[in-house]
Amino acid sequence: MKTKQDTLYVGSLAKGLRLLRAFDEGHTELSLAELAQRTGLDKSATQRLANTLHVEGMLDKNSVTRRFRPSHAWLQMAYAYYWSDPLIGQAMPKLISLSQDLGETVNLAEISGDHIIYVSRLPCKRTYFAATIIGRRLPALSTSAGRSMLATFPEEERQKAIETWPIIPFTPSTTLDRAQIASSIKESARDGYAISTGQMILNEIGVASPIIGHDGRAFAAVQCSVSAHTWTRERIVADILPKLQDTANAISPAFHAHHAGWD
Amino acid sequence: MKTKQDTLYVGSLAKGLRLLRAFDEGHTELSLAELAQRTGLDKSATQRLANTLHVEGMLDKNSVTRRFRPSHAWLQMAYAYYWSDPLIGQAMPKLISLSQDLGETVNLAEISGDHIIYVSRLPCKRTYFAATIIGRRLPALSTSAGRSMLATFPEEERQKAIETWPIIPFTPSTTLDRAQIASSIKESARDGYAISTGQMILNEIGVASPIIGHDGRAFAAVQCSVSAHTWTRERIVADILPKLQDTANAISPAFHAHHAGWD
DNA sequence: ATTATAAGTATCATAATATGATACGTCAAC
DNA sequence: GTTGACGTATCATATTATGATACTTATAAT
Repeated sequence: MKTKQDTLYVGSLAKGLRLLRAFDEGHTELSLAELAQRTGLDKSATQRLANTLHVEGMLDKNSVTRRFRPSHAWLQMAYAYYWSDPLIGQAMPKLISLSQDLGETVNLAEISGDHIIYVSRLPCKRTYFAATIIGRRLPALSTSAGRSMLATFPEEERQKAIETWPIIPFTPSTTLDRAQIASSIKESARDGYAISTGQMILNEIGVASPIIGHDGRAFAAVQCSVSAHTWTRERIVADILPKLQDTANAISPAFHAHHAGWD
Repeated sequence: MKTKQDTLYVGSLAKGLRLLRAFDEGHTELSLAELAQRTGLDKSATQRLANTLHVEGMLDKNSVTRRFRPSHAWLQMAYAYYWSDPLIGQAMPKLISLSQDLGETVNLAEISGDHIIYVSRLPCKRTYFAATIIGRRLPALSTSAGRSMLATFPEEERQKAIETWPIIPFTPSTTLDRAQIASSIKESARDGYAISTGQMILNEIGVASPIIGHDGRAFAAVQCSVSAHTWTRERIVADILPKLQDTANAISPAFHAHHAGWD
């Protein structure tokens, strides 16, 4: 087995991380054999690595079924993340106010490669489970948050993203036509916000307003998800959007100092 | 250097995890040197491990300051955790209803060794930052959630916990006297809920109602934090507690099937 | 009941891989 | 201009991870 860049790359650590990544929404509890299969590591390696992760408190082990599960340590990592991300501390109180004010679900999303990731979620209504938990990554092109951010990027970069970033048909109404997405983003660049309908789940409307960094590029967005059964595009623009934008604009200025050089 | 249990323990992986754990609320961004210092690993090892974590996307690196930060992957781990914990899916919609109903901050806490950990938080009011984010661990004896859970434990075990579990004076009014805590827990065992005041932060009152597992032991609690400026103990018991208990009781039954053998 | 299959656990000789000492480059402070 | 602190790169050595093998349980099939 060849190493990636030899001497300053520790293979065993990387393999251990493979085990951690084997757990996701479809794989919540894994046996040793499943773990081996999913990681492509052999039985012995899996055994040792899983045991190490267990001993170190990263994996819980059911003593009767012998299966592994993410431990509470996985939540502590989110805790550490929150402190390390300067945006969160700035945004949180404002997001709380906003969600109370609107009475609708408010999210904070950041750009993460060609995806967006929800870093904070304040659910106000019953929704599907995945919409209530943080850390969810979605293709940027299919989300209002992603489009609102992309709209602030330099023309060339934006073009490239629209052409190459991934799109996954989550619902029958997910927009697969990139030209259509391009025009949606163009609108967003003009208006300063983005609205999307039924991209991730049917009858869901998302509105997003970008949070702009020191260089004029958005790196995050405040987003609001509402039901198409109770809201129309017009009422969203009239009732939700102004407050949403106020919030996003109130967060942005704090970052003309911060931020620089993070990849 | 001796190994912990030799052949099924991978030292390099454990060391890598040490690096991850070096990040916390007081250490949000670490240089190579700081990382080495905090982990006790030498310069070379730190270099290699940090580089591996960077390459594998677990650490972001600021190309100008050369410092490391937790990456978005840390949030994805929370995402995976949420799916794997069967409690969350059951509890989330009920917690949302409760927080909307009460208009006050609602938390879901689980027992984690001698601490409690907040696994879900629905902030409704502005509070201090740490109270808004998940993954926070607090000494069980000093929290309403911890006490309400402990109250459901068998006498002997409860006794032992009260004598040995850690207490940290977070505020001047944190109860340090274990006898006092014992009587608080005794009350809780009688009443089925726990109230604490000013344990973690001044002028904060916490109420908690336990979520009981198949064996009669609580493993989680629904908790509500309110300000002592606007609430009295009496009004909490009258207005908040009933709904809190309803919620906790509605969640419990779902677990008389689940759960068994997890350490 | 008996056998077969699969999964978890434990051991061990081998060599591959992590180790940390060393040296070089860069930047800031003095 | 010198010093020191820090990040980076290289390399010979042996420590440490490897994976084949065998043992032990559990579950399913005959």
